[in-house]
Amino acid sequence: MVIKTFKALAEPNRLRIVELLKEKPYSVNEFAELLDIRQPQASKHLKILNEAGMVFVNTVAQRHIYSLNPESFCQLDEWINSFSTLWNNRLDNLDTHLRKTRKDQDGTY
Amino acid sequence: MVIKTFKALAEPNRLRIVELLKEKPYSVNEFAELLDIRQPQASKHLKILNEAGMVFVNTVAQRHIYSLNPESFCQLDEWINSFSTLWNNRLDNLDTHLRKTRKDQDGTY
DNA sequence: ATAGAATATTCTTGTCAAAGAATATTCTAT
DNA sequence: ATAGAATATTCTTTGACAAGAATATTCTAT
Repeated sequence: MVIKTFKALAEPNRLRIVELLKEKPYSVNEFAELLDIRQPQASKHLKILNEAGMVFVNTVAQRHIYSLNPESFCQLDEWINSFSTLWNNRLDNLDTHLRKTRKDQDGTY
Repeated sequence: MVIKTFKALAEPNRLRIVELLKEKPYSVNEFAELLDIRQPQASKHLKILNEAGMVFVNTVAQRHIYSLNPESFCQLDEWINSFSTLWNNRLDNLDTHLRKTRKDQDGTY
């Protein structure tokens, strides 16, 4: 169900959150500050990322520290690798395919 | 601008289109049939995928044959690989981290 | 030139999701 | 126990986008 991951990443604040988490974990309020949004929105976005399995929580006192969940990135990597024939093995096949269909075209290619 | 790619893939029909294109190129009407949607929606979805740079058109007579654009998948692959330290180099660090924080989680792990 | 095939565009409607605002919950000090 | 800090939830409003419906455009045969 990789589409849940795409939906989670299709929002600017959440994409930013994920990229910030590449450096280190952050708390909810830290995200609110870094993204210049209010705390409730930060909570909501983190909840969505959490439900998408991209993030997990680490409770320290009242603070909820969020970190990246490698698992979901693994799956995403696998999904993309299922397309890897596009730019690896079949680069020649693609070329021949284009060459083959070129004659069917009106010269705009 | 990888977020445009995520937005494009965050819709079930478009995700399906991309996965169908993994096999071979298709025309607009073929997508409409395969996805059981009407032709205009197929056109619109393909337009969005095209504007996101994930797909390119090959005009054959009146038919518009759509194929995957490897470039965008390359970029997506690069984006994900920028997170690769998550599941490669630091697998041991992650393991000890999880071991340390496991008691704070809700048991779904 | 005309008809038909294939695709694209426009406009409207309905739905879902993000933001705002207020409040609730949870935890920790004292 | 209580106050305050940190986070979560609820409700409403707003905006974006997908679907529907109708029509327009483009191209190809004849």
